[in-house]
Amino acid sequence: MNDKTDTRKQILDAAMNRIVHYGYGKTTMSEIASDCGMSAGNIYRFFASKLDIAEGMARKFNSELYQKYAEIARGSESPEKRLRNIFHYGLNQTFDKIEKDAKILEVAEVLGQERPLFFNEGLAQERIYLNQILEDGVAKGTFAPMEDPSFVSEMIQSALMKFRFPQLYSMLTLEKLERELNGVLDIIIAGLKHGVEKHP
Amino acid sequence: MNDKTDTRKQILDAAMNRIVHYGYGKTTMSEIASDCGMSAGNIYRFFASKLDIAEGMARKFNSELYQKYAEIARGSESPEKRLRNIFHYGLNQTFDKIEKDAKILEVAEVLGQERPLFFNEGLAQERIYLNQILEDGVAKGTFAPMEDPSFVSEMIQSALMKFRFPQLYSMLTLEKLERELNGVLDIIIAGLKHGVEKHP
DNA sequence: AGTCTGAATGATCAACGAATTCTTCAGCGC
DNA sequence: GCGCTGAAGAATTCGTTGATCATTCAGACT
Repeated sequence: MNDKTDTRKQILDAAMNRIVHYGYGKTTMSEIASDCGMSAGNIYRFFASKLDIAEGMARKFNSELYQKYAEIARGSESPEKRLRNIFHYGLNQTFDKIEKDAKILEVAEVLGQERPLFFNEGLAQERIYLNQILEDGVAKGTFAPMEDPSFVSEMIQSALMKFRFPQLYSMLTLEKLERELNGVLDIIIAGLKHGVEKHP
Repeated sequence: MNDKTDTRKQILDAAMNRIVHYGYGKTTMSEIASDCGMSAGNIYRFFASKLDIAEGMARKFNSELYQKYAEIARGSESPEKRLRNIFHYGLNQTFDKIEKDAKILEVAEVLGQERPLFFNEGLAQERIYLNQILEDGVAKGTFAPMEDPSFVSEMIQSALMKFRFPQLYSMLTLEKLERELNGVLDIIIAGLKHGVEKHP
């Protein structure tokens, strides 16, 4: 079983190396296979399709992100700070990744197109950490009590959507983006601190 | 001069009729011209390019929107309500337009691609009305004083970006969208009421 | 002179066969 | 039996070619 996992990892690594250099479309299964010293057909014993390799790449990136999110969420900083840190960390990671390997954008595009649900999965995972922070903030008295922290997390994600899609912000510098992210977070945190009245 | 304006309007109307039915790509300059009883070449005395016809369509849509925004902004409702109304009105108008003439999305896509600055123009215009409402709200004491209302307007636009691009929400119902818009507005308005502390 | 046309031009697009690529699977070697 | 290959099949992309279209402009018409 460990053998199988290793091979999977090997394929994923080989694929990543090619894809960050040549792009998803220009990388063929045969090339990945020969990099791994195997036949193209054999890849299909580890990945159901080429798309699943792309998804595997994204999943790896996300799981590293979530690990850090978990760390931030249960950290000792103020809830406000933790909220900021999560979104700043995500923005920075994404921005750096794209700056370093521009071709990775193609993977994001293909996944957004062909696996629209995958994206929601990530949002749901992120919401777990946001919920933790919100609930902790309420318990500590930093944030005003709220009816449904899960819904508030969703609204926060909605308000910060702009900072999630490189296609939406690719023409801006990281500096400008972070300033803008802080501006929106200022408003959100002010709202959370003093209590959100539901629209009648 | 009025003659020239009339012909322009005639061309724009003919173009709109064709484009909402067949789409931007499938509508040819010759078709528009023959609908107007003129040659294709003659259109170029009124529009510099086909893209400018698309821009003309969008500009017409926007100017109707802005007229309503101005009306809302200087209305007698509470600043909070006026803020909500502007974004709800914009969302509804856009949603209805797309539901009625799905082909109009192609125009939006082409413009976003080929005339990226045009969008900013619209945002800047909208911000004028947002500024009015914010300043009025501060004057009336509904909103806490703020250092730079213009920057706050920008941040509000940023937080509500998701509700501006049909491509981002096309799979959601109007009902769900409005509920979500209200949820984000709840947070924003809470923040505005109680004062936004700038991130250190 | 000022308007407009329609042909000319270059760019873009559609069609379609060829080539490449993804995916499957019968069978080979262990 | 298990793991893998490499060829076959299906799907997609590619490249070419012909057609269509946006755009220009010389000249006709008023």
